[in-house]
Amino acid sequence: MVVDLQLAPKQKRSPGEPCCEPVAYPEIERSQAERMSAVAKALGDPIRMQLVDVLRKNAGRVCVCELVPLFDLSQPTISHHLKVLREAGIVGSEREGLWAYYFVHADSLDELRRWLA
Amino acid sequence: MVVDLQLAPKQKRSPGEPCCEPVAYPEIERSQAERMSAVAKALGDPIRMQLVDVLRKNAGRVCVCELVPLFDLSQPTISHHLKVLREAGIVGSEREGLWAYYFVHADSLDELRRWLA
DNA sequence: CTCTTGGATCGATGGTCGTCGATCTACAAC
DNA sequence: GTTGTAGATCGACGACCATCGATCCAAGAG
Repeated sequence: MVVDLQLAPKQKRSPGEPCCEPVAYPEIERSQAERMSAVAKALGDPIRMQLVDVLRKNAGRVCVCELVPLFDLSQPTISHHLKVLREAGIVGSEREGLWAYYFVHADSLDELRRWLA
Repeated sequence: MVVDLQLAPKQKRSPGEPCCEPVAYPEIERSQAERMSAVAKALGDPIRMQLVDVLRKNAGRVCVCELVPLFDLSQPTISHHLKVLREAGIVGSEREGLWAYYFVHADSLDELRRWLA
């Protein structure tokens, strides 16, 4: 992912014939694409998708100890997926004694939602 | 991704104290999570995000020869990204003589959009 | 026919990802 | 103190991914 994402058209039509109408893009902002694709990437795993769904359906926060047994995966793996979601800004966590609780950051999905609408 | 995605809770609370209210999930359908995460995964790359955005903003179809010069990437790489989008069902393509045109499959994003809403 | 051009495909390469067992860190109970 | 437990982190392994140059395949043009 070390690519220079310049979006300016680089060359006009080749010598050939008109393949297309003189379509009129430049388009989306590159930084917006990067933010939204980062969120989409975090959601791009079925386990993480289900984790977010559980957290969303349980409006409050949910204890990790309730999350782990929902899947046929080891505890470190679930912890890893939660970390990915946390680093994407989709969820947040708070510790409380022995337990850790996760919750969805409500606004984290807004930009993607708007783009999809 | 060779994981058994059973969502039935596997064990009840451990001997300890109540960490959480007796929360009430099972949740989302596993097959739905797999479909939606597949779409999200395809969108989880900034190049593909921008490709879809261009195609969406240009309601009709767009020639590949217009797509390639928008990015600082080789033609095979763009072709690869378009293939990923095609296999995710997000875009379709039609050849016409020398040129190939891509367009967004309108309904492909519906399920994800609804889940996000 | 040959030449050229738009795109797809192939093969290789370096990087990233999902998974696990083992370990570590807090904290709570005894 | 010691023991037990919830969760995060580490290290390793195999699988997958983004990228490129080279090649291949059609289809027009001459």
